[in-house]
Amino acid sequence: MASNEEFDFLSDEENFENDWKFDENDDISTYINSSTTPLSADTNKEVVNLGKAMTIVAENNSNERKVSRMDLNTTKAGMDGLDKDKINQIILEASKGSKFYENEKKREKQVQKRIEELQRKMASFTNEQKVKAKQAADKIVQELEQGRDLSRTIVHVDMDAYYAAVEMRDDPSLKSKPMAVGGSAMLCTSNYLARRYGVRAGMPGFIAKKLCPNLTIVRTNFDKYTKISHEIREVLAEYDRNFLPMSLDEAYLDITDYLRGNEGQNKRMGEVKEEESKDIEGKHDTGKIAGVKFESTDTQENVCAETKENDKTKTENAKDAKFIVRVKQETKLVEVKQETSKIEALPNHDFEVTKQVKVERAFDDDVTKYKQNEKDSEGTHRPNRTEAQETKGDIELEPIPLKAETAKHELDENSFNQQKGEGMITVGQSEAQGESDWDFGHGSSENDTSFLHEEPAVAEQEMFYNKVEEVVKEMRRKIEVKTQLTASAGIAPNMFLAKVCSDKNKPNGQFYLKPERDKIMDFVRELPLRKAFGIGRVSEQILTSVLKANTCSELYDRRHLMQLLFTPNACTNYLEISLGLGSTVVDVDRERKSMSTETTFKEINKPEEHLAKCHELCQELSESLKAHRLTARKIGIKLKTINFEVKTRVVTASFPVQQTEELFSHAKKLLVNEIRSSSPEPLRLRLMGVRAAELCEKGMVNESKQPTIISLMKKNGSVRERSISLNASQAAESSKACGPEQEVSLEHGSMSREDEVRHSEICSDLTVLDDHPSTSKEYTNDHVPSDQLGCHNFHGNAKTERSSNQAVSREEPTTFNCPVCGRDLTFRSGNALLQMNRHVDTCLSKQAVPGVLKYDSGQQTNKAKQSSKKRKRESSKNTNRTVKRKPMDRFVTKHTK
DNA sequence: GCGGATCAC
DNA sequence: TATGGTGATCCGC
Ligand SMILES: Nc1ccn([C@H]2C[C@H](O)[C@@H](COP(=O)(O)OP(=O)(O)OP(=O)(O)O)O2)c(=O)n1
Ligand SMILES: [Mg+2]
Repeated sequence: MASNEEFDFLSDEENFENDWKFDENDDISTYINSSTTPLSADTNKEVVNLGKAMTIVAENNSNERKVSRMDLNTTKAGMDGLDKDKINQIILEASKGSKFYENEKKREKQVQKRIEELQRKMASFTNEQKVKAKQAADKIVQELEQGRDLSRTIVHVDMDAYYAAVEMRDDPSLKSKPMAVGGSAMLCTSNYLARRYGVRAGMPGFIAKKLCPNLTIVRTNFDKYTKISHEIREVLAEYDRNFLPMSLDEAYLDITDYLRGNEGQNKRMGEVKEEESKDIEGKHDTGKIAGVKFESTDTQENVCAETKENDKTKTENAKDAKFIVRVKQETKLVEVKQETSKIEALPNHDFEVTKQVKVERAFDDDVTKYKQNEKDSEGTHRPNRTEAQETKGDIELEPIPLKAETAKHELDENSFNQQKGEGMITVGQSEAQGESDWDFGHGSSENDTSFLHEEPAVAEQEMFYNKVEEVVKEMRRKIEVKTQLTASAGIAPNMFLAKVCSDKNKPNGQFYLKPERDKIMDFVRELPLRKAFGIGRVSEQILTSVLKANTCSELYDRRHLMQLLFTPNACTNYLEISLGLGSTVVDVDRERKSMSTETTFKEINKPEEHLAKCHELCQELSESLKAHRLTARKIGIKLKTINFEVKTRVVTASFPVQQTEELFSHAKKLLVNEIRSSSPEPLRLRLMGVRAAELCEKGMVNESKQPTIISLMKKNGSVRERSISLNASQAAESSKACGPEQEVSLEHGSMSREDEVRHSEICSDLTVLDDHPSTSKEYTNDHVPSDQLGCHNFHGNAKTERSSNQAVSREEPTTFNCPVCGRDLTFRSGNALLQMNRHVDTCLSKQAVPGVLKYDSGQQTNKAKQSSKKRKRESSKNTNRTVKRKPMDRFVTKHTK
């Protein structure tokens, strides 16, 4: 069996290989959209109707394997029915040959390799392994089901084409044209007319222009977006003062109290509102906005990046302007039925499932929540269900046919659908013996104030549902009246679903996925995995080509393979997605874990310039740190070569730092190490970044002085144990191409505070700030011959001049400008470069001293690793609600003037 | 703990 | 004229 599958699969591969080679003559020009016609499928029937083979040919007509990661994502709202092939062809043509493209090809190859490894691995699984994996997966499913919480109503509000909408509002003439916001290098977003051409966020403007020649590109006006965002937030605050904004146009709200009764609610709202306003005001005053860093350089294109300080704590989804509202419903009793399903590896791929009612419990408010938790644990240990018959080991497996088509039916019927019966939750007390599993749908949920048995429950439920819809409509309407901008909303029992729902009726619409398990399962059944938060380009490709899963139900049906292929974390995440489960807790604030600044520029390949840029970044970062009263124990740099290869390096300082020079002293070492590593080739960069991590919430450090051992950690008070970590399914190829490091490392953390400071002072003085003659000249020297690109790192600094290239290898005296100490050094003999490196080493380690002042970083410590266990459940644990959050903080942005 | 990779927005 | 910025998580080593 296995062999058959393998055979089939291989054959497909071969066919594909054969196809993508011929027809290189295809005339590309036919693919260029020179007209103003949108690239919708129906207007290009000829292309669309081409046979599959033809399509493949077109995609590969460049005689190279298709680079699928460069394809347009049409998963976005407003992009249905586009002629993908044609659009992708244009994108490909515009990109081919660029360094960016070459790098994408390289990355695609790595992914492909990873996929092949997984496929190999999968082919080696034995039946026994699969059977066991199935059991393990089912056990997890059972636990997840037990934790399913339908008692919350989460609303996800998403502003429509936000930036574009704002621009159109302020210039109505744009409404009738396809337009986008951003610059010719990168677009932030586009209006819906432009989307008909395939133009979307994240696409370079010049390519968008090829897709849509008439595209109007408007530059961003973040101040406007921010201001309007505040107006929107004022409306949101009326429904939930604890709403959680995720970006300028996205946030989560909890309107439980609002729905519950207007009175108490109103009161609270009043208070809240004030607080919120203040908050907003404050942030606003700081002048920082969601992350955009607009380089106002004339030549520089504005790029959009909305997030700078978005703490992004939430793991739940967050797409655009969405607000999630959690509605507590007056739930009564809930019963959970569980079923155990065993898969028997039957020849026909059928799985046998046995159902069993396992647990019964009630939800309600927080109290019930706890109960639920208890049950969870119980459930976990309750594997008794083993009684279910185990597999009949006889079979031969592969219950999972690789051909999705044929298998789909059976699997759907036998597996995915069946799970419907698993762990269902019903409201009301009906009861239920094992059978009711299947029809449980009837009384779902919450809302009803009715208690058991109440017939009127249904009517009340309807009323509740209507109320929810109306409330959300009202909220959207208020936003529109106030801002003249439309918003879309998704309402569901958890964040994951709410997000998907908000996209459903996207432009100016809303969708309510009611808190009933069967409805959720129906909703999720055909849901493309790519729509799930955390599943992006790569994950989708892996799931598609390895597991042959495109939808949630297909993913569920391959849960046994998942167990064998991916990490436990990833599996749990995938299972949750496939079951339509997600976080129901809007846990708000997680403290920020890092702060960084990075920028792209025209190639920089000379050490002095590298350092100057680095210093600049450190200065920026220092300002941000100060603005937030933070210090960092970990300092890192990020480098991206002109070939788009990215490198990151970090060091842990012996004490937290904040000042520019302190940051720079660490960053510089890392940078110099890299420069030396690439030597004798110059380090040719297109981007540089500096990052601060292991942050300490300290008051401003006295310029230069003692960081008193401040016990910043009052952290105890607020137990934030929650934080859900969303996606766990990202696998990493991991380090692999770490070139031959040159062991230059400096002993990190061995420097005493005094030494580090002194060191930094010295270095900074000499290298950047200072007017040191020899160096200052360097920095002001703008016109560096481009022919120097091929020179060595530490090229002679003009003293002896000459082509620095040769200078290094020559015997004649050569002068270098040491990037560390800033001094000019002349070497006469032998290998000047070697000597220079030696000098740099000495220079770098010179100040290192064993003594250390330890600052207990205690505080931050672990907060990260929350086991997946703790995640989700523990929902509302009350605390949350009262805990003060600082949601606005995540929107504070770096606003470079 | 580090560095690469992936993802969101 | 030529593909962004910020923050986070996961995983293999
Ligand atoms: N690669 C990306 C994608 C998005 N964003 C930012 C800019 C967008 O304005 C914002 C929201 O992203 P969406 O994809 O949700 O786009 P819109 O809100 O503009 O459109 P819509 O929600 O109608 O689909 O996030 C970004 O900076 N970089
Ligand atoms: Mg949006």
